[in-house]
Amino acid sequence: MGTTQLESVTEPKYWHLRTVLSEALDSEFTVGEILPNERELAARFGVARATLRQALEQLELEGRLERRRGVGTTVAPPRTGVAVGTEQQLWPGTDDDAWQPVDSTLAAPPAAVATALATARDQAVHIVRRSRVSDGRPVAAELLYVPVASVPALASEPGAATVHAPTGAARARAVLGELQRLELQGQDRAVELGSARAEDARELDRLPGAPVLVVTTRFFAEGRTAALSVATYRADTCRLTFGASGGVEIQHGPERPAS
Amino acid sequence: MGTTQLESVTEPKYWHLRTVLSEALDSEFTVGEILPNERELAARFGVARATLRQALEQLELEGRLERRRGVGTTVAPPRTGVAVGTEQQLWPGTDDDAWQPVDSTLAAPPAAVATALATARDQAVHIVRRSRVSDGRPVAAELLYVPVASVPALASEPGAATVHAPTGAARARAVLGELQRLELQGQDRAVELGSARAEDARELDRLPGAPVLVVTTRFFAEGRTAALSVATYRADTCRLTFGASGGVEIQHGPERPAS
DNA sequence: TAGTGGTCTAGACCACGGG
DNA sequence: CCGTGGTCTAGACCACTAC
Repeated sequence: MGTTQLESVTEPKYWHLRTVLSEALDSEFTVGEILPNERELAARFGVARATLRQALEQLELEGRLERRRGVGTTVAPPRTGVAVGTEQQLWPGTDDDAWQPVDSTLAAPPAAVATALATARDQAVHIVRRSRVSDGRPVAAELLYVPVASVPALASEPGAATVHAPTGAARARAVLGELQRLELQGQDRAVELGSARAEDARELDRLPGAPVLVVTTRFFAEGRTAALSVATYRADTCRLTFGASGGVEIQHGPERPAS
Repeated sequence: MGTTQLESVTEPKYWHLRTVLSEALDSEFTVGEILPNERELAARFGVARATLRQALEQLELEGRLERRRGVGTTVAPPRTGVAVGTEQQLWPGTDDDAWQPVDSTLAAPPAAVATALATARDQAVHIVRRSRVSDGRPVAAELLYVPVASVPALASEPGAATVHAPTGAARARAVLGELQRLELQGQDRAVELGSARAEDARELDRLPGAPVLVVTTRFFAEGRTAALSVATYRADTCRLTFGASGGVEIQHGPERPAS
């Protein structure tokens, strides 16, 4: 039978281009190789640059290409498998959980976070920033919101902690350390698509608005939400893996070429 | 200190537009309301339509807007929480797992799938199609690959099964039923960003290339990968939830407005 | 400074949905 | 049929990187 169906519908040019380029990438290019520049590619295919760019955008979204202003377009390596859901429920910061503490502040969280934590609107919480690196590249930025009630031992005044911890990273570690005193009763995770805010984009070495996978994790203890993590992963380079296996298989999972 | 930093860098017009529109959506519009058309909006903001569209694309990606050709642009409801990772490891098709069997064929799988299943290149496998509906809207399309070795009781000839099961859905159910005879030893999950193939796009009521969340699940039994599921979720409308809680909270999780 | 990708424009035409 | 969003064009200029 075959799903060939004879193209009764008009296929957009950029979509056809995407397919052609995708096949070319598979057969005629190697990882890291740089493509001809956009103006030349557009000319070669006889389309406007905007149209060519639409096709390139698709391929970048799919993790096939990497584009850098001032440099060029290169063939991207297969996506990195990034472990997210160690089935074993653990507090963030336990052992070496691939995250690197950056700093920590005490401030009022966004409204949506306050709601999730069931704290008062203007109640300040610890905001711990962490970053995650894989293969030498930054892959994720995290904001961890910890209500002061979850880490009562910490001095409320930032000054007190700062004395012993001049760098923000140490303060972040202090919050994470205190958190582990609580007994973790459970956690909850959600994944959705988002676009990188300016700050995250900078940290992830992308432009603002770049597609990201947002992983929201709620940590429960003492019968309430004791902490909330919002982690932002580069969607173009990451494949989030859950479960036991570290997850290195299936090169182009989503591509699944026509049967 | 405040991260205000005085805009030393030039902010793209479309990004600023996105922010302005986003705030307008929060304060001046209600879910389901239709926005002015693109030409008028562009004129109102004094930009070209292409620029305005760039902003709208961002907002659509974030699940704030829904655009339909021939109809208009409407304010989207908050994303639907879609449960994915019932911690309890179960075969697909168990009970009512929110998926609806569509049909089933016996054919050679894509190369990447054959690799993951460790079957020979041209070895045919059962390909079960299922779809998932939430709130009356299609949210996901799945292809489930089942090597014949995993369901030996099924006749290899499609004809035999067809006699008792004229509709494809029944054949799909037959494969799922046979699968449950195996003892499930474990499973493995990965989530990544992809773009909808033409076929998936049609089923999800989107255009080809629309952003989707691709969930790849491997089912292990008898010491090997006994089945492989590739599920394609609409990225604009879905929030994938893992863990015990069904997951209805945090309205605009990823948005987290500037602190 | 030269070359790259990123942004933006002003227009045209097309495909689709609903009266 | 009309109005909508989707596609496409041919240009211009900007921001960044590397030499």
